[in-house]
Amino acid sequence: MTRPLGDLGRFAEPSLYILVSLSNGPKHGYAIMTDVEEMSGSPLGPGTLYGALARLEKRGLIEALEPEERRRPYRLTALGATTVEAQLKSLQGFVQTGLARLGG
Amino acid sequence: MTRPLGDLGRFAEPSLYILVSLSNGPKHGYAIMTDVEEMSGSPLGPGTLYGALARLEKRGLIEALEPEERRRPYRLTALGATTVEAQLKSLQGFVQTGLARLGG
DNA sequence: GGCGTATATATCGCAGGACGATATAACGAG
DNA sequence: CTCGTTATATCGTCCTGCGATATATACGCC
Repeated sequence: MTRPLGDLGRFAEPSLYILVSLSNGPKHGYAIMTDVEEMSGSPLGPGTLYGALARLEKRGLIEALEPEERRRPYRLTALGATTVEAQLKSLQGFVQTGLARLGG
Repeated sequence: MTRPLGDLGRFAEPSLYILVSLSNGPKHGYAIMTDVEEMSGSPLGPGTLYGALARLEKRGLIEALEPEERRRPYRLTALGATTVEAQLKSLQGFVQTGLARLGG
């Protein structure tokens, strides 16, 4: 491994990416996979996805909808929505602070 | 556990917080601890801090300076600086996408 | 019809990080 | 002299990331 640049360990916080992906509206697993991959640029494997999905549901941040054909869609809960928003705003402040420090 | 709000698992990417903290200029461990705690709002324990510090140094993102008294300061390397910047910009795009999705 | 690729979900297992707990020590305030 | 703060270091556990793997359907192509 040890990718050339822009790599901090192995974490890219998949859970948050998944939540943001669901902010758009309900999606099933595979759609989340491709969506996140587009957003982040790096692939999101099934191991990461379905693991995170199960955890997020267990914590009440997302909930499963009725399966359509072979698809099992998920939707953000109210708690999930507040959480994403809080996380993103916190992250926004952090990013601004960081960029300001680099610039100044 | 199960903190009230705004909590995704246990990860808040301490490494990135540490790198941003060092973007300001060199700091020793304890100063980073308090700085990150101020930035993020949640405490950064010594286990997390010194573990991450060792890893970051091993990866060449930070380097140790000469100890002053009891303090062991660290400084960003060139690679570290590029990495923070890349990470922050990537994060910025992600945050903007996310907030746009919440708003729209 | 057979084949590969895309869609779609699920599980296992290892590696590695997060983080609380704990230990140690010097220093200043009271 | 005792308590809280500053300061660093290590151990152990739990959890997460994530690649690998398995399974099944549908679609286009030759």
